[in-house]
Amino acid sequence: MATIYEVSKAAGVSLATVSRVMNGNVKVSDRTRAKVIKAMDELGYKPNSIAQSLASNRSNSVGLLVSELHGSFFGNMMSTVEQVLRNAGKHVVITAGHSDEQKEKDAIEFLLDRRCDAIILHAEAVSDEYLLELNQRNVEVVLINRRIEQMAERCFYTDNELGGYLATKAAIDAGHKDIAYISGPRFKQDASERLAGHKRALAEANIDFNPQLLVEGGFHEDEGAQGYAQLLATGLSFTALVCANDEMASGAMTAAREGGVLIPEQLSVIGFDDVLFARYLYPKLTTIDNPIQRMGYGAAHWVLEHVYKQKTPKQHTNLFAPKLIVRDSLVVPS
Amino acid sequence: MATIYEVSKAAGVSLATVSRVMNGNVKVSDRTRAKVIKAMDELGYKPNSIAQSLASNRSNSVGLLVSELHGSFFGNMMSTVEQVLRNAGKHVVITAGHSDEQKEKDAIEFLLDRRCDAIILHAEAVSDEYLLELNQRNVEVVLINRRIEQMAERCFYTDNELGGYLATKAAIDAGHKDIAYISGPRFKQDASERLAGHKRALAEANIDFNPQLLVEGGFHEDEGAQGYAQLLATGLSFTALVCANDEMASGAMTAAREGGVLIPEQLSVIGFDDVLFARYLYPKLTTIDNPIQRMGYGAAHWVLEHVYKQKTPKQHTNLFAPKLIVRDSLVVPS
DNA sequence: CTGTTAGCGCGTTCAT
DNA sequence: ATGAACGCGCTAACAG
Repeated sequence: MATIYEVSKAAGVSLATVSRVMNGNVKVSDRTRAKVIKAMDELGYKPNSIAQSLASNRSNSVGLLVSELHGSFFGNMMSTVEQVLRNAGKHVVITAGHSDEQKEKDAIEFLLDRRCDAIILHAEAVSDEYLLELNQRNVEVVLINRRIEQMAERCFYTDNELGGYLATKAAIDAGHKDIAYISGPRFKQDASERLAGHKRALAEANIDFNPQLLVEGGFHEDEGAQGYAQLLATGLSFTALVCANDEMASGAMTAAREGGVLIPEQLSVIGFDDVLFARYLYPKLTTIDNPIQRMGYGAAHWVLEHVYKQKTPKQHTNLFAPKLIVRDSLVVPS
Repeated sequence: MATIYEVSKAAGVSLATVSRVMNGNVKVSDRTRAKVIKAMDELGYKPNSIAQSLASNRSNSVGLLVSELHGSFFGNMMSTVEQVLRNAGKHVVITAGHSDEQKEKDAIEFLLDRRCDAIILHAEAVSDEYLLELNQRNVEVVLINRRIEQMAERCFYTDNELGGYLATKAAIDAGHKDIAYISGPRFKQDASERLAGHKRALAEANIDFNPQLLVEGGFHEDEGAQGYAQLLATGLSFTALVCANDEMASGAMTAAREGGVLIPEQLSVIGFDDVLFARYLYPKLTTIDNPIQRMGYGAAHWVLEHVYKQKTPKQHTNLFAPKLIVRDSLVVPS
């Protein structure tokens, strides 16, 4: 691997000059620039990004924390973030936090140890205080799917309450009155907000909220199935089931079908997130679009603009509105 | 951020000694070690990994190339690779190649520029020659889901031919005789091997291979739907449809159902890969387990052992056998 | 076992 | 506009 030094010799100029043409900030005469560039490709010179980082105190890498690397939910976001940042020559280091407080902290420390210039976090388990403290330690943090008042401009999130509202309202508008709800873990902000939206829609339609028609799951498919079983065990009847995410909706549908109920004829189901497989389900799932990939886009551009001082044409919103995706799993009750 | 120098002063020892206790290779007396460690946590010292990399000529990062960051296929593999490597203190830089030759090359160059100590590739579009050349340039390459004879020990792959064989054989064993096949893009090694397995199973059962019952898709859901339409257009009847991956199986099932055919009663469907959503489908998809995450495990450990010289207890196989996963989408023909 | 001394490859003053 | 020199934080000989 050729170094800057060899290039400088080959071009008959100084080290500093080579560095200048590379970075392009400072003026270099056209003639010398040409000589240097010629020398560079003759030698097949590639800058050593490690040395650059050490000298400039910039690693040109940004950390990304997601809950899981697999699963449909994060795919698009990771994809978007990677694309945006790599086009800008930055690289993204991805870690998984597994929705566990200690693991999330470990992952964040890991990212920081690697001297990431910024970190984009989908953190579910760590506290607001921890995040605020990071922010005050002046590490460049960006939050996805979470809002903390004191660092609002660094947060990119959706209106989960509205999403929950829209889901249940869709059921109500279709004529349903007995609506069950499978929630996500209540300690997670998004789950509790979605539930709040559900209740608001009910209230607005003068439908009493029946605690028995509410069960709590962990956002996974099997918990959707278990949740359905619990609901069934109450002996209460319901014609619609809204779930706090698509995974649980899928599990619930499977469980219901195995119990002999026809979907959507006997039971309408509504999900949340619109993950990829939502349209692969049978019936195709009516759900709420959770614009997670747009949040990723916003977060990545925020980093480009504020950390790397690049001018991005996009003015960004921090709040992304969810919307209803109409498919086949919701019909009027029979 | 405290540096090694400040630690050495605080502990009253030399720079080198501090470095030694950090790396632990060389002997240091217990007393001095204690002093150093004490100084380290008093100062909250964290090694600067960039500087370490520059000095040691090791970035402690390994690159990972996948076709897509989203989608079910790579999730588990990424997850496995990240976990194994992070536990070893290495970090993984993930890039997407989008099954495009130029993009794959760009991504690989990018990884190399970042001075990755090794790269793990799921490369679909670049040629064997390109990969071999990389290998000879003595960059540490590991291949997933691909086999190149001259660098076989660096390849982790499944027996796609066997997988294709098992899929079709399952249909035959269930009593099917008219079996259609939706292939993946033939230029991809795995797709053509799976097809070969399909043909072998047919031949073994003395069923003539009918070219009209073969269509080629691109591994995506919509191409499964289109493939089904093409098959329908031939006017030929078939009672089983085997697809080269689960995505296309899903698309085909949806298309068939929209055309009024009952699955599996009137048409059995078999997939390939056993991606997560395969069990979310209705009916639950009978498919072939493609042990992609075990390949990732193997690849990551290979890197640990051969690049980082860590002893891994696991002896590894390079070949991972596929197997049939029996679910509900395959039944005896009526 | 420990300290001294060179670099690693590059960015960045400060002169010229 | 260009060159010389120093330093980023750490590892790795080489002495002792």
